Amino acid sequence: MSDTAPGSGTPRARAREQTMRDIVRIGRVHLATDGAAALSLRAVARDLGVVSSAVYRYVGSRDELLTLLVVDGYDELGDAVDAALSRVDRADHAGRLRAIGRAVRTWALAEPATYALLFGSPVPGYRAPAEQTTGPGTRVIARLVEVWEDAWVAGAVTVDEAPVSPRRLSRDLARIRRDLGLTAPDELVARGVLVWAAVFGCVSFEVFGQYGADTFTQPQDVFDHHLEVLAGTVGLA
Amino acid sequence: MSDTAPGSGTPRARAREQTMRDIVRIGRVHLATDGAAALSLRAVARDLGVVSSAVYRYVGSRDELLTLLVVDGYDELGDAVDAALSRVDRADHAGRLRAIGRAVRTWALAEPATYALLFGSPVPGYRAPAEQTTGPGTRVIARLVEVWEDAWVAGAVTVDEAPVSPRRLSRDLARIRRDLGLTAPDELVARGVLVWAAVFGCVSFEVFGQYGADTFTQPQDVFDHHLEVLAGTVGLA
DNA sequence: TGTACATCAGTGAACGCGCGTTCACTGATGTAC
DNA sequence: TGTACATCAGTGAACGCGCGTTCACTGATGTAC
Repeated sequence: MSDTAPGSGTPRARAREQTMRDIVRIGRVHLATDGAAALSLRAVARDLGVVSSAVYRYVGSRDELLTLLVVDGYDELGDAVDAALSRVDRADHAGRLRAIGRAVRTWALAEPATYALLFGSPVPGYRAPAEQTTGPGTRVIARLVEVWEDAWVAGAVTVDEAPVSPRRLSRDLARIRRDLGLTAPDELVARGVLVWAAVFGCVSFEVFGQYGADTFTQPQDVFDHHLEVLAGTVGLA
Repeated sequence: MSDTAPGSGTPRARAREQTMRDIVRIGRVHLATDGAAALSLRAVARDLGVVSSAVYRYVGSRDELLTLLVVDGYDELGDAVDAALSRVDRADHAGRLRAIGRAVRTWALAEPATYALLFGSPVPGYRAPAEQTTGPGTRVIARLVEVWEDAWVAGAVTVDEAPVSPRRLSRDLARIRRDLGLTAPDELVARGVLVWAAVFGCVSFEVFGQYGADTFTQPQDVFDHHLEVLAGTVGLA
């Protein structure tokens, strides 16, 4: 008997896991240079030092490699957000919102190609399989919702605006609140969705180069300002 | 002498213009089915009913075709926004903001592939030439800025927040105000940038499918709600 | 501990495909006298 | 109005390239007795 779990700790299994990690790592490099649409199993095989057909031992198809990269990206982003949150007191709601926003931005700027895969144009002809990507893909919004809900429960949030008007929207929001077990009111949930979209909108503008190259000398300052305003939008003064 | 301008109205010149329009039209179809990265001059030639080398009489390279599509897209979006604005009184600032936002969203949902080309992931290996794309590419933000400035001049806007803090950001904002000839204060300009990014963030989330498929039964309602909140963000109650 | 068998990683050749771009060319359309 | 020449659209062949995926195979590593 070995000192590791049977099957998963055997040399062959460990070599396999290492190769899988190498494939994902190399895939990310190609994502950065060639983009998702041009991601090529043959190129990955070349960099792996292996004949092209050999990667089919590890990855069933090009689309499957894309899925691996999507999941890997969502998880890395989720980890970055979690790490940032671990350094902020749970009662500091505005601080937690700031931490999430900054972590997303920092990660996106460090990994623009993976960010583009997750939040940019859809890859033509590719549909991410929901079973594998939904979990990792909802980690950030889950953390954001946690912030609003915490703040609401703590009475630290004020939403004194008129309630959300269209009935169909209210019905959707009611379902969302039920599914997520939220006590925060409709208006707060709706504004939370806006803040979520707005944060990623700001990050996308910056990562994708929508601001002119010389418009802002210190984009971090712009983003921080926007985060403050967005915190106010959701009632966190 | 002919009844049209010499050179540009001659049958051959008109045929050439028609072919150019056909190329752009066909290019947009391929953009929608295959994506920008896979956009192929050969495929366009095929649909044009012409041998592949023939398109080089009209378009110097694949990248040049991409540029044509970028300019065409920005112009179509700009026209859509202008058309929407023409139906709203210039003094109705909140209404004009709403009109811009809705026009952007409507156009983006109708032309998701072109929207993705303009506001999604950058196309690997392609840089849009600034001389040709900057003009059309700034039409929407120019109209948004017009709304804030109009509202400010009319005294219809209240920005009672603390002024923008970091000095470098203030310097950038001062330059922007000077370049655009604005009298609106820093805080309003900064919030305007946020609203701009947020509107496109909301549209991108919807067009790129970041909201789950069944989360909102009536996405238009969500967007309209967000627009109202954003109008408040910029002082337009 | 040793042997027989099963599993698995990786090879190399092949399939059919599409791509951007160049080049010498033909024939039709336009223009200058 | 007629003719000679220039311009231009489109052809067809060719260049060298990369792609995803399948398949029969070799040889090494693991496992059961």
